[in-house]
Amino acid sequence: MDAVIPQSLDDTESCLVRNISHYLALDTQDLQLVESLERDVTSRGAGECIQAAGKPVRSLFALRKGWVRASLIDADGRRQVTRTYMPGDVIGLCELASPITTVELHACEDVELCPFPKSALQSVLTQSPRLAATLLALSSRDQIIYMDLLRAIGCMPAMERVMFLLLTWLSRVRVTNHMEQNWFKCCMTQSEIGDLLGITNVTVSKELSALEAANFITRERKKISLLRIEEMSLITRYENRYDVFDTSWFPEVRPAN
Amino acid sequence: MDAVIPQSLDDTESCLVRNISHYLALDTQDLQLVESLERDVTSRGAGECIQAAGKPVRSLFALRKGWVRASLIDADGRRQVTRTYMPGDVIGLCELASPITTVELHACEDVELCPFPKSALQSVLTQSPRLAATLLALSSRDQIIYMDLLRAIGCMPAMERVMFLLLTWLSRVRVTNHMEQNWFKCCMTQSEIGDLLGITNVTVSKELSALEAANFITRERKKISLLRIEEMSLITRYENRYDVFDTSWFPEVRPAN
DNA sequence: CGGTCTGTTGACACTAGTCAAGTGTCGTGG
DNA sequence: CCACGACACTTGACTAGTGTCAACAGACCG
Repeated sequence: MDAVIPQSLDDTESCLVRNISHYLALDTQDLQLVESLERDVTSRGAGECIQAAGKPVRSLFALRKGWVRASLIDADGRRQVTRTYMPGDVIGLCELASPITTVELHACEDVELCPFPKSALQSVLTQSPRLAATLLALSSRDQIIYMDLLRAIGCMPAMERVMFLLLTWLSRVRVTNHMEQNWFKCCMTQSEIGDLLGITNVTVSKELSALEAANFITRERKKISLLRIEEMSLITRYENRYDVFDTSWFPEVRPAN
Repeated sequence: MDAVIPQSLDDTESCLVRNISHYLALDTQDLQLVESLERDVTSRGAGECIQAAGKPVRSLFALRKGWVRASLIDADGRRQVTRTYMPGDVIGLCELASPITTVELHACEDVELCPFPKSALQSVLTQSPRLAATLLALSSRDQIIYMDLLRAIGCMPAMERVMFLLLTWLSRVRVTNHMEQNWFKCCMTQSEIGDLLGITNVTVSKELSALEAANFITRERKKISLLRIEEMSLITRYENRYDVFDTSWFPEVRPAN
């Protein structure tokens, strides 16, 4: 099953469940397993550090509300933002193989997240092969997302990088909101965007202004609207990684065990 | 268990087993499962295409011999090499969530690889939670590797990028060879290295010559030796991702099932 | 031995970085 | 309600690191 399985689910339920259900039907036992990961909730204010790098403390998070950014920091202050997480994402699949934290996490705005220990994955792995496959698939898609960013930074001039990022954010926002909006609220400063795209804040400012002048986008406050999505997708050869999810290789539902 | 578990294993056995055993003790049943993934072997000559992008054909590979490179290709010829694989690596964990291939794979030299279908993962997921955890951990480390490359391309000037790549390759070669050698045979052309680091072949040539002139490296034919590893690691803030592997959260060995 | 591919080197162009001054926005407190 | 300060963003002038182009040298293969 490559296609998206759209489902209208109760808004009050777990954000992680909603995200996974977007791609996969969950049975009762799986539902309980996923929900058990979201038992605890903590919140952080805009700009707060959620996780520092190099610390042994180890928790994964399910993101419930707000944007989170992940970054690698150099001793001499150079910073590479590697990722933005949005509601429904599992934060920390990249940390599983490492005994200490490798990335820093910051709240881009007021956020709510559900921490759970690495060891909570044990019950998932032993009790639900399908959820284990889902985790593998999520981690797999994360890899593709990093590769897309690599292509942007490695191959594109500044303006295309900015276009690429706008398209990426819009695609991701549409997954959460289940609607075909053409705008989103940008929660990152231009300096942070620059650190994500390998350019400076000055260049980000100039390119955004140029995109606005060329009628590719409009801006008001933090809201960015994309006016010519098709055209921008062609220019950057953008591929939406969120609209397909191959589950054909997943184990059967509830094998005898 | 963070530490590497060095083990001297029979050279004739599965390369994948050897790689995994580097980090994790496998019981008989797990061994058989892993070995079953390496039942088939195919070989490709230097430069041959192993997998094209955008095709529905779907196989993962265990790499047995030689280097393989993965790349994303633009319609207009721009190319981003995203990864080099070396013997013992599982190729294709990034493709699990996608119904069609996203990256191209090429043999950097004569290679041997063991293809297995995605569906072969079903038995791993249902029969061995520990191996499932291992796959997750491998995918997790892959993510870190992409992030490191992102940091290199996004934050470093050309010379540091080259240093970073040399250190990365050396670390990886040392895993396979179980020895503290300070050199490796470079199987990629300078154009390919450029496409990996987001610079041109001309710049790669100039930076390598400069590194040699500054006595950081020596070159003879395809062999590159690193003379001042510590110094280069400091300059690039290099972290070896191959010498730790956190298995503390793995499920117990052979749970009753 | 000749053709092809890879790597080297220099001249020049250009994108994006750096620096700096100025404007706009937001939150706080008087 | 307004004044102030902090921070984000804008804009221009100048600089510098890489890219581009091109000619050439060296390695490899048939």
